[in-house]
Amino acid sequence: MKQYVAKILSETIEMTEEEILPLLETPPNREMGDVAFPCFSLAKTFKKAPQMIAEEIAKKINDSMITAAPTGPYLNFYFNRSQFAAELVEKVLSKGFGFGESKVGENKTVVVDFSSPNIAKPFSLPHLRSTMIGNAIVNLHKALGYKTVGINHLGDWGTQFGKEIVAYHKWGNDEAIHNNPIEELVKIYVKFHEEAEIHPELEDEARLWFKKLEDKDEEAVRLWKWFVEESMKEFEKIYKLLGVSFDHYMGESFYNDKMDRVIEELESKKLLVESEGAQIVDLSSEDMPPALIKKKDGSSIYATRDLAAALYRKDHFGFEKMFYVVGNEQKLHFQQIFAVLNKMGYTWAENLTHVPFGLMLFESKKMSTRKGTIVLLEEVLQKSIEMADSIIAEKNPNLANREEVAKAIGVGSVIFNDLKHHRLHEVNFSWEEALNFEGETGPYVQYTNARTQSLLRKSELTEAQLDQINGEFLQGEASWDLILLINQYPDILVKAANRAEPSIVARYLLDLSAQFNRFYHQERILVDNIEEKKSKLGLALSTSYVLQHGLKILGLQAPKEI
RNA sequence: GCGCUCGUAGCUCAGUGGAUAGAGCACUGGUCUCCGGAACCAGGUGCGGGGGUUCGAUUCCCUUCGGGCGCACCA
Repeated sequence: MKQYVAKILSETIEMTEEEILPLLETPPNREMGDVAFPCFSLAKTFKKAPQMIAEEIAKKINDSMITAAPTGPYLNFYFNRSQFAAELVEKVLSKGFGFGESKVGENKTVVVDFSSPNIAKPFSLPHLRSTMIGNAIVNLHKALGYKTVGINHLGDWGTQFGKEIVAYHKWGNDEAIHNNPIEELVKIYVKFHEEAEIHPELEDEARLWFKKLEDKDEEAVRLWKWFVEESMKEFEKIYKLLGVSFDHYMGESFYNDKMDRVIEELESKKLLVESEGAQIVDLSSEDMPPALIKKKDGSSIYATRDLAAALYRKDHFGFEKMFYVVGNEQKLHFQQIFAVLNKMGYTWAENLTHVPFGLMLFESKKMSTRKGTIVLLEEVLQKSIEMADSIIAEKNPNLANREEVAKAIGVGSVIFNDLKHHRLHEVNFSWEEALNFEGETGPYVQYTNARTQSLLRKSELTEAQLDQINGEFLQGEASWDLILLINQYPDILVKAANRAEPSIVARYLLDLSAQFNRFYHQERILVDNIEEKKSKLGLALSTSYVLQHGLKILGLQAPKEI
């Protein structure tokens, strides 16, 4: 719409389309038109009051699609609703699920590093954030034509395994661990931290065991493998439930044999210096604390692995951009990594983006594995699914594939509840909110979509029969607002991808659902007049395409009946 | 102490240079012979405080107060 106005304007005033486009706005309400051109900035160059300018331009415009009306300092444009509505609905129906997608990313690869849970730790609620934000970023880029590579950078290496091994030797019980791996491993891990407060020498013992692990000590490697195996079984269950998959599982241990190369390179580039017995890269020129590369006992640290990972991925995937979906508390760490790569001479370091997100709190408090104050994601999902099931039992007891739908709704509710928040904000998890399926929720969007599908079923018309859309029937305020929203969808996807911000899509879907429901209540859709019915149904189906596409981007399912 | 981040309605949050700042929850009332009530409609003294830039600031800059996070051998 703005593009159209910019084109018309460029023909009447001495500005190019490119200059006009960013100035155009959407008026605060419908009476003021569909697109507005503020004349303040022209006042200076023309040495005239903006009101005058608006009036003068208005007189010069003559177009069939739009009419221009000066309103004070603004020049407001009104579109021919009938024509615009019919064109849009026809376009959406012909493109189907392709509406909103584009090819701007063609032949470009984007790597997304996300989820990355820690082995031997529970898949807790906070991991949902990285997992679903990352998944959405992958989907957004796919929709824009990019080739995407999703990588799960598992936390399967590091001193924590030294701690786990020590804890296992001291308090581990094989049988208990086999029966309930994660829970037992966490239990002894927590105990380790309690004991270490009184006996700090335990920390040294843990570091020693990690060193042994890096040196391929048989016992250490055996235990580590076992921990990884048991953890992965648990994680897979969760990913299956969430419907999330990865192109690669390449955890930290994957880079064990790729770190020497990094260290050698740092040495040859004279970036590595010794400090307090450790090897570091000085970053004082960047106003940052130094990056620790090698600990004084010679074992590696995560910065080294992240450097090796970045180099490996650049070599193997030749990415255009890479996103790290990792909590905001690691911001400094990524700035350091990027700075080191930059010092190494890799100019592509500027294409690496840390996508930080806020903490997830439970009842306003931080969750901690060590303190045992975590909420398991699986528990939350199960409760939500049960809730969905009991609501279906009440409202639609004869639903055919009830179990499947309850899962789609229950899981969707939890995912949506997370993704609707701006990612940098802290999210305060509360049972009351998570188990509420009304208002600004995933189920509300899913319900709205099911409603559009229900209309289609009741109409006994097939999609192919929805031709000859007549815009005359789509001119009511509710219809027009709905059309304007649908029209925005392609821009929404671009904006969300550019900002790596899934909440933009989530918010949009809520707006779209609310607007559809207004339309649904204000106008009767399944009317006797066949032409009117087809036109309105076409609008409903267009809405449905966008809702389903958007939900899929966020990682939610869109059942046709719920 | 230094750095980053967040302060918007009772609560949870959108909006981020422009025309009267919006949703949801909760609360109250209403819609309901009609396409699914997980719905719709109606009800509001709110941009932490103070400066500045601008024709115009919730939005940008400075400062102050308050919450959160980070600041090398954890990830």
